[in-house]
Amino acid sequence: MAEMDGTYAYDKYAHEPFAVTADLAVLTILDGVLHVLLVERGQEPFKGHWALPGGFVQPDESAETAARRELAEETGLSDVSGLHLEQLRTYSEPGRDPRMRVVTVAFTALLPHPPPDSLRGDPHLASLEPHGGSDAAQARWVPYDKAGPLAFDHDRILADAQERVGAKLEYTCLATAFCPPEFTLGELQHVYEVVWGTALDRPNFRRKVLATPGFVAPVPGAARLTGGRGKPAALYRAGTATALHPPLLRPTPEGHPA
Amino acid sequence: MAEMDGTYAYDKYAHEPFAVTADLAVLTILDGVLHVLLVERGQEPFKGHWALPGGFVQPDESAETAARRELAEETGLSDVSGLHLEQLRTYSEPGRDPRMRVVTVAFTALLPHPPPDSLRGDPHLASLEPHGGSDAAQARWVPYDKAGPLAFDHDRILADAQERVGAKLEYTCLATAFCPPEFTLGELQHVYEVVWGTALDRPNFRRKVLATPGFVAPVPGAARLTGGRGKPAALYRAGTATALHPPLLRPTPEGHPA
DNA sequence: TTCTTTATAGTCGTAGTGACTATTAAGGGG
DNA sequence: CCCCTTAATAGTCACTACGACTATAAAGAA
Repeated sequence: MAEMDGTYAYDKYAHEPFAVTADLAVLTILDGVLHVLLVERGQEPFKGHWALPGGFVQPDESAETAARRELAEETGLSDVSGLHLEQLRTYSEPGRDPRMRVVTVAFTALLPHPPPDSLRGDPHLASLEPHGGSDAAQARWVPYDKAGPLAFDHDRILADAQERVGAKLEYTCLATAFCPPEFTLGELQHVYEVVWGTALDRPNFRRKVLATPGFVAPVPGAARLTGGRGKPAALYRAGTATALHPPLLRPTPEGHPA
Repeated sequence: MAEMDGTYAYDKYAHEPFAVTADLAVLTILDGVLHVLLVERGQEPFKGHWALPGGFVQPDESAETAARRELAEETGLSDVSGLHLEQLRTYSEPGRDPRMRVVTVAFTALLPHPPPDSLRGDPHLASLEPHGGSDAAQARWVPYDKAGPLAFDHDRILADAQERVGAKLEYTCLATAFCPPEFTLGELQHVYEVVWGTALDRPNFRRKVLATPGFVAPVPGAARLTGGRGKPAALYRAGTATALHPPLLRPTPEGHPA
């Protein structure tokens, strides 16, 4: 390990130091479409380009703590503690930032579409105020498909995040993290369809979800009436289970045997 | 993202710099038991303790490049380019290293048990020479279960690595990375049994592997004779497939419904 | 009303798998 | 040399899970 390299012990700054940042791919479903939270850069390099939110890891915090703090700062959400935040991977290629050596620990966060009241802030984040010092930046929800070329290697980070989330939907109960506290099975299915980009058979999806103990729990005596156009759907809450055994595999577009 | 923080742009060293290391959990199967490659620390802190191999990421290399280089240096293996190396996760909690702020990108590597000739070096790495400057260190294969308390937070990294590998065996063809170029289905099954710590039904395992196109490919006209005590087994090579659809789920120890 | 929309209920056939029981082909011990 | 052990391979059977359906229920819209 690093600590065994004698060079370091003798000269703490014999090695060029790295800047470490925590960047976030914050995903949500807005108007039935997968959206990602982006900020517009207010200074060079990539001034005027859109990028993933994030920021420096401070000396006294872990990358995850930094990610959570940056998320709260840049989105205006007040209660970020209950959010599902997951480390994606770390990007360390030289040259990622033209100015200096930056190592980025990327995280993925999932937000319910209509943010519940517990997460205060603009419900749709239509116009987020820039928050920081000399930077003039705006933050905005952007449809995943239209998240054009981003600054740095953020296109790749975003693609990795989407792929990871899609994969995790298969074998975890993560989909409920996209849903408000109470949701219908149709909404839950929509999460899968939007992230995977494929349609699912509704009765089969329903059967699978209900057959998985702890995936969802019915809300005691409620049905959703006024909103929908069809038959009112039963409301559910997220259950206690986290894993999905056996997994809910996405339909195989290519000729997979299964 | 980090680059948007005005503070940094005005004073490059306004933030305390981080040291970045790449550490490795190198796993293999030796004598039918899961082993991990450890090095003994030759200096404080944790002098005399065992730790995962690793080292500093140099200014001109990525964490993965550094991991590969360190692996080659510390194990004496010459051809490390074909090795399966996968980023595990990044550990960034303050206080991981009592001396300074160190962010570690951890990797997992899988090695075939009898290292093929293409990977030169001591076949069993029984006595690796320490390689670096002022450090007196030895490297050794240690059974996973006996990899006692390690230096720093390496116990957790190692546990994470084992868990990750176990999970990946379920839905990838990764198990062949533990096997020499030509192997029997019994050896492949043993990989699963050792990593998962459970016994598998041999006919069922065989059926599953052979039914998955591209998992393994038979060696043209060979059977292994002299070695085993029973009926000679057919030899296979790793196939071209990487994913396992549907997955090969480990037996559910607790009351999973599946 | 009738049509449309969505939720829910249920059916049927099949792939995949867990739990088995043979059978084959080697080596080792008497 | 025969028999026992060991391990690979072949095959069976039942049950689960799932894909592809059809049918019914309950709302709003035309």
